[in-house]
Amino acid sequence: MRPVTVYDIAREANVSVATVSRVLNNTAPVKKETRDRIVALMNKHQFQPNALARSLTRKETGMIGFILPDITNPFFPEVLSGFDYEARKLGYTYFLCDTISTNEENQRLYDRQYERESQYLSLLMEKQVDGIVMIGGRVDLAKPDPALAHELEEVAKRVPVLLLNGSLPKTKLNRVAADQKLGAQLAVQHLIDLGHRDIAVIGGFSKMTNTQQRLAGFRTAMKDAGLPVHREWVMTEGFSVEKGQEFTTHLLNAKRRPSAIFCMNDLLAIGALKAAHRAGIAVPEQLSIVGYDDIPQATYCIPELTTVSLLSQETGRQAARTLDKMIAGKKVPFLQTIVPELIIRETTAPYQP
Amino acid sequence: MRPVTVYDIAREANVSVATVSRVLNNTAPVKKETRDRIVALMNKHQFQPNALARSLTRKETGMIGFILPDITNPFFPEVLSGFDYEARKLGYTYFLCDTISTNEENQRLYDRQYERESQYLSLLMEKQVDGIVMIGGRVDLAKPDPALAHELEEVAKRVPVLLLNGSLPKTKLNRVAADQKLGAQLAVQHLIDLGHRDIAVIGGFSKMTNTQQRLAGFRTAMKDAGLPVHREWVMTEGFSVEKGQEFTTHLLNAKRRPSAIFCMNDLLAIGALKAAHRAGIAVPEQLSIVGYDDIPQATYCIPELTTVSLLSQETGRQAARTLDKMIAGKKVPFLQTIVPELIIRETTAPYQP
DNA sequence: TGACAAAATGAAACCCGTTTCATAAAAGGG
DNA sequence: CCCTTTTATGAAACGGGTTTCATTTTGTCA
Repeated sequence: MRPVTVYDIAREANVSVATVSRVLNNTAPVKKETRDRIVALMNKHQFQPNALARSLTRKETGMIGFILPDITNPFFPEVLSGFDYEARKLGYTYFLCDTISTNEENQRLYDRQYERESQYLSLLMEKQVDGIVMIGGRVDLAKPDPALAHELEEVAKRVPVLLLNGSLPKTKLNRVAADQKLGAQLAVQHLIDLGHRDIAVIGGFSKMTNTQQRLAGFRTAMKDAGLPVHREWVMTEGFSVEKGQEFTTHLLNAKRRPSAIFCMNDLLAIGALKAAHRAGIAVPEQLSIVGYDDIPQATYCIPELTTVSLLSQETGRQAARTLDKMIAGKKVPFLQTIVPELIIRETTAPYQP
Repeated sequence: MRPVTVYDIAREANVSVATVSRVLNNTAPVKKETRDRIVALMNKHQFQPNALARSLTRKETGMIGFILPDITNPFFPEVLSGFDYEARKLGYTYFLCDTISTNEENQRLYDRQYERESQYLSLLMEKQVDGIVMIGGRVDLAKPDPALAHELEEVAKRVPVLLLNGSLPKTKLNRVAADQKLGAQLAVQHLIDLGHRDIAVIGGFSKMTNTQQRLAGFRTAMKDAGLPVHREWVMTEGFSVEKGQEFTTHLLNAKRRPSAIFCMNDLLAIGALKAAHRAGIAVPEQLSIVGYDDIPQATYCIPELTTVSLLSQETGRQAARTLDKMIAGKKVPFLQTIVPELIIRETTAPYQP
């Protein structure tokens, strides 16, 4: 059966479609009697306006595109959840655009991510979304490919684009981002306050902005405390549990060991925890570990992770509110900074010689 | 600047919009010369067809609604990721509809979930999605509210609806679902094979179908082995880490302790692990633990969780393929069963008196 | 009761594609 | 070279709403 349209309602109510539309949207006064008749018919037929038709004329869809690299990375659902909360309240629906590739064996491949981002951008434009949020992927590049950056700016001319937790230098796109450097400083300062002097950093990808910033925070904290940074205690290129395990095993097998490890994310920290456990080293008594991101799993480990919270939910909420303002044509600050918090749990303890 | 339309292209190419449309969709032969001219103009102006207008006439949108209870529950991103993989290949975009409520403090509230599901259903209808996938929430109800069930069936009359991992008895809606009972049997049989006789079950919600089925699997396995089920060793109403910890602490404090615990999901198992650790009980030497779901975190714990995999990714993929067929009007089996697998890792060991 | 503003409503254009139907042009067959 | 197909193309309707503009009613106040 064909869905009921405003024409059907209009015919049966002996009015024009214009009047039906007015009742539907409350855009102009309609005589009470007429209105009641129309409303009754709408209920009777369970009339649901066709959003496509509506959006076509209104030139707004209430749809947003949310582009992220990998929904199975637990950090993103947190952000998304905050975004969802506000977006829903503001009347938006959103397309989830995951840019990761997986092969048939469900292994994640990051190689064609940017290509996929581009595909999604143009798909979202066709779908006439009101705005686009991007997190991860190309947004995290310290040196963005000029072509990519240009493409994003072109898109941003047509529809509001908001970047989360990244930067994309040289472009001037609006952003909501946590202060990554400060987060790292907080973490490392905490270790220093506990008496640690031999501190290693593991993880991250050197070409990513956030890695560079966190590393800068690490260096600043060390420098401020007059502590040296050993080259062999800075191990990058990886963000997974496996990598964390690998890095840590390596550190623990060296002749000189750090007494504390600052991990670029919680997954790495979980890996570090596993490596320490396998090596028979007690955490936090013999080795302090600090993570980054405060994913839910940080409290699932034994012991629970001390970590830096980027207030992921809050970031998502902020994003929705900001994007809504941009869509409404209001001015918003170019950069909204989220101030990270150190969450002290169980993986850090005072240094014991 | 106003986006370029087929009319703009047509005017500049000195053809009618019909011809432009034909070039766009390859629906009829167009003289090579003309086609080239039009294609060139499209590229020149970066023409992107308006998907709204297109969908309006075609009566298909390539959009799907994916309704789930809580994206921060790590089980769902897995399913979603599999779904995404196939859906993308098949040319669909999807709206993510999270039905959980959170308050300002980011606490999750499950009380208004069904209400939200209903809202999303009607929103998705308005948006003219081509199909709807539902997982969790109302789908897991062993005794569905008749009104809710009726609503879903009404929706299903207009647009293909596919339920994942649930049942909704008495309705005849298509489903893709793991064999929950078998999964539980696999897990419990494994414990029995290891020599355990004192086995407890924790978690789940008694009004949910999957809980009832898993419980049935537990009972069957026990009965087949001639083992008794102690009432006080069956503890339900909860699915979280905290609950797992609470249940397990309770079990370990009792005068008689089980030697193995079957948990209704991995989160509970992680909680059990934490409780055992706090109580100074070694896993798996003194206590064997089996989880359910095989979420990624199952390998992050120490020791790594033995658990039942529901092949979440595969479920998602299957869902996408099946829904696509339904949309195409092809016949699909009412129920597609996913056969769970037992993943033996480190939290189970032979019974030691 | 007349004058004028406000309320109520309809006709028609518009949004941007797709599709049908009709016509014109080119190609193939005898 | 004429007739029949096939190819190529345009005009116009359509999908389902919104919105402008004009017109008719109704209400209010002097």
